[in-house]
This record gives sequence, structure tokens and C-alpha cells, in this order.
Amino acid sequence: MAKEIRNREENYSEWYNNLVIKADLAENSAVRGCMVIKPYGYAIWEKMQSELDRRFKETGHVNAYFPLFIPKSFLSKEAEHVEGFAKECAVVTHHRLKANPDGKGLIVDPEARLEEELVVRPTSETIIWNTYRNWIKSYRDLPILCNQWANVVRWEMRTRLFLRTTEFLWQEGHTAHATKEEAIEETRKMVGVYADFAKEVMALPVWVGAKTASERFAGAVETLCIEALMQDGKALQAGTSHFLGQNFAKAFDVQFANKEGVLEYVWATSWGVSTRLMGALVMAHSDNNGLVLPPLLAPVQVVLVPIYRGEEEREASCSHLEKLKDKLLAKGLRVTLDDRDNVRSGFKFTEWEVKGVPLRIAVGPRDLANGTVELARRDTLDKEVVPLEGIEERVEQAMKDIQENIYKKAWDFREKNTFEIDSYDLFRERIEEGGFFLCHWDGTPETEAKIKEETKATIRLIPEEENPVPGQCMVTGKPSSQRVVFARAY
RNA sequence: CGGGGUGUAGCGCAGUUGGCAGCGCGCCACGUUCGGGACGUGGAGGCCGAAGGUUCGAGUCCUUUCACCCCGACCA
Repeated sequence: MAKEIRNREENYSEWYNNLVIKADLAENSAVRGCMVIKPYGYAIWEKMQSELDRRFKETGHVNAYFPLFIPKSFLSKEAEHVEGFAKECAVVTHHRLKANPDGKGLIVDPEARLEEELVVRPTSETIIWNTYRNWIKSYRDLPILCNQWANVVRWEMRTRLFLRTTEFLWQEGHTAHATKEEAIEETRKMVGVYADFAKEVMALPVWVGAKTASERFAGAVETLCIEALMQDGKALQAGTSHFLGQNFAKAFDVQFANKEGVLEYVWATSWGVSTRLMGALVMAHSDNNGLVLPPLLAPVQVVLVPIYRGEEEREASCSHLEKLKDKLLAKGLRVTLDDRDNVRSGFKFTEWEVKGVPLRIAVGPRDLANGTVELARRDTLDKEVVPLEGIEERVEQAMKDIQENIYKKAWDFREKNTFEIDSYDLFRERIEEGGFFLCHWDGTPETEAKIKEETKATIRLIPEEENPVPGQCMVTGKPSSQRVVFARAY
């Protein structure tokens, strides 16, 4: 991979600053790795939310909300689940503070100790399944197809802006089904929704497939996921959909009477994506001039910049652009007129470029005289002078073109950095450069662990293939039923 | 929790053998500018991460502590 792209990783933080900042919490605060999402960044998340939410509704889901606090005992009911999350939970032990008798400030009131500690949800399976128990009596109550938009807290040892913050925003779908087949179908369907969303809205090509046992969600029978390639050659898990089997139904004793009146345990799924998607967006599309946002997610799709010299020309350009702005707004486009007089146009160009606005329209005296405008595309950095006539259609078309082109660029990049490799020696050499590697693996956790140990590469997923081509494991030479996708990951 | 690094103005940093707290960017005012990050003049902005110690005197030396960043382990 080019050195230039490596260096770009260092620039991520600069691009991030337009969207978020590290939370400036009180000194000595024990809370670390939280982020403040700025309005410009949050607008992107809102766009993602509304697009996802629409797709969830289309697939029959409804939104609900469950408590932030989970009784500690709930978490321990599912053995693997507790093992997976116990190490990273924030725990509420008291419910009151009082004045410090020895001086100033407040102390935790020892009298206010909770009988049972509460865990701040790291994910909501337990509290939701505890609730579902009461909702589900008969096969007629099924399926339950709920989604929740919420924040969760995971006390990770190491945090990373966007990708692994202590608190993050996400959506988590939790469904209950009468049959195994139906639950598996739901798991597949939802990972498909994520993959479509990534492609169509985020302009991000993704691999879809199943996790290996070692990478699986704690408590899941199978985890499906989407994986994207970042420009520094590392993979990023961008969404997961879990088939939970009857694990949670058994742990929380959720049974229903089937048509024959026989009690059966419910089949479950859960699926989620988080603000990590914003990190994916930044790392997948940004260039050395800053963010590049796909039009469907850009808080500002078109920025209008007047060019002038003196008050008279300013008036002329601005009033002209006001009219253009109204026309574009009428087309449903998100448009901003940057009529600030305290910065020059060149400054504005650069600033909006860093913010990733897909299209810029500049109008100066020359354009006013000629009946033209200057269009500048963020994705290609091309500029062209076009007639004002028919500008709405041209802008609408540009939005489509830019969305497509950003996807194509990301696709080409991934194609260029995806390799079929059969020699482990070559694998070890090439993994240093980043990218996805399609290799044969003997299917054992031991070999998987060895590869991770020696190369830091993990199996990102096992793709679902109609006609899998068998081969031999690149490490052990044992038979392999199909190629799996390796990469170094965030 | 291990290994390395950094804490000085909103941001980025300099600060010599201990001796008046500095620079660039940004911010405010005025003027000149304005088709790709303008310039001039003036101005505001600081408990030098925190606590303790040495000293006539500490941003600087000593001790303790806290936070942040990078690399591991952990993870979406």
C-alpha cells in the first residue's frame, strides 16, 4: 500500500475534528474515551438513523425502549454472555451523594448502597429477554420484531475515537421467533439490510459472511457481519447480526405454547450498528483534502459561495445565490449559502472541502455577466463553468454521480487490495501491506489462533458462497472447504 | 495492566547554567483587500496538569500523583 495512504491515518484525527471532539471531562475523572459529537457530525448520524430506521420499518420492525440499568443478576444468567461482557461493565453501586463531613465537596453516601448493583447496559439482550418473557405466551405472540435506538457503555481497556469509545450510540434489534428457520432467516435478512445500507447510502462496499467461533458474539450460535476495508488497509467490522438460538430463551425461561399446546423455547436474534459507522465513513472515503461525504449522508449537499469585490458586487452575487438556493431547496436538496463577509472565498472553498461537502457552486461578477455558475465536485476536485439554465437538474444529477463515483472508488480500492493467496510465507509478507486476503483454512481454532499470533491477522468472515471451491489450508495443508477472508482489523 | 512519549493562552509549540511568561495560528477593533486558506496597525487572553519539597527566587531541580497520546493484551 502506498506510503501516502499510511500517512493518511495520521490525518484522520484532523478530519474527525469536524465531526467530533474528545470529551473534555473533569480533571481526574475516571471516565475516559468518550466523545462529544458536534452538530455537523451528529447530522450525519441522524441521516444514518433515518435511512436505517426506514429500512427496519420496511422489514416489519418497530421501535421500543428499554432501561439503561440492568440488574447485575440478569447479566449472569447466560453463561457465555456474562463471560464476554463482565470485564467491561460500569456498575452503579449507590444512589445518593452527601456533603463531605471532612471538608468540601461530595462523597458517596455509604448508607445509600444499592441492595443489588446495576450494570449500565453494554448491550440489552438480558433486560429485553427478561421483558419478553412476559410478552410471550403463545405462538400468536410471535414474532416480536423490536429495535431500540440507545446508548451503551463498554469499559474497554483502550479506546479509539469513533471506533471504540467508552459510550457509544447504536441501534440494537432484538427479535423472537417460533422457529429456528425463521430466526435464521431474520439474522440473514438484517445483515442484508446492513450490507445494502452500506452500499447504497454510505457508498461503502462490504463483505458479508459468518464469523468464526472465536470471533462470535458472546452468547450467539452464529454471528453474521459486514466488513469494510479502510484506506490504510485495515478491515473494520461495520455491523453484526446474531442468531442466538434458544440460549437467551432458556436463560430467561421464555416459552410459548405452540399450535398443539406444547411449550417450546423461543428462537432469538439480535443485530446492531453503531456510531462506528461514522468512523468507517471517514476512513473509507477521505482524501488528503479532508472528508469526502456521500451526498446521501452529507449534512450540507451543496454550498453556495459568492465571489465579489466591494459591497455592490456582494449584493449582486448574494441575491443571485439566494434565488438559486431557493430553487435547490425546492428540489429537496440540503443547501447552505456561505455569505460570511469576514473570510475570503478561497478560505471558504478550503473549509467546505475539509468538511466534505459534495458540491460547491460559486458565482462571481463574471458568471453574473455570462449567465453561468462554477461547479466544483468534492470527489474528483473537478471544476467546470456551466450555464445557470437547467442548474437544478444538473445538481440533482451531480448528486447521483458523486454518490456512485464514491462507491466506485471504494470498490476499486478494495478490488486492488483483495488477494487470493495460497502460500503462508507470501501471506505473512503481504499482510504487512494491508488489504483483504482470501485463503484456505483448515477450520480449526488452533490454526486461526496461530495465524493471529504470528501475523496479527484475523479471519474477518467466512463468505457464504453458492459454489465453494475446496483447497488446502495455507498453514497446515489440511483440506479446506472454501476460502475465508483474512485481514488485520481495527 | 505492561513498554514508550507528552502535559506551558482556544489550538500548535518554544522556553538556555533556576532570575519579569514567550512565539505562530485563532479571537476582538479599525483600515486596505476579495475568482483557491489575504495583509497592516492596535488589543484581549496564563495558578506553566495537580500536590508537596529544595531555594532569596522554580515553567526549569527533587518526590508523589493525575491525565492524555502511541505500541501490546481486550473489543463493536
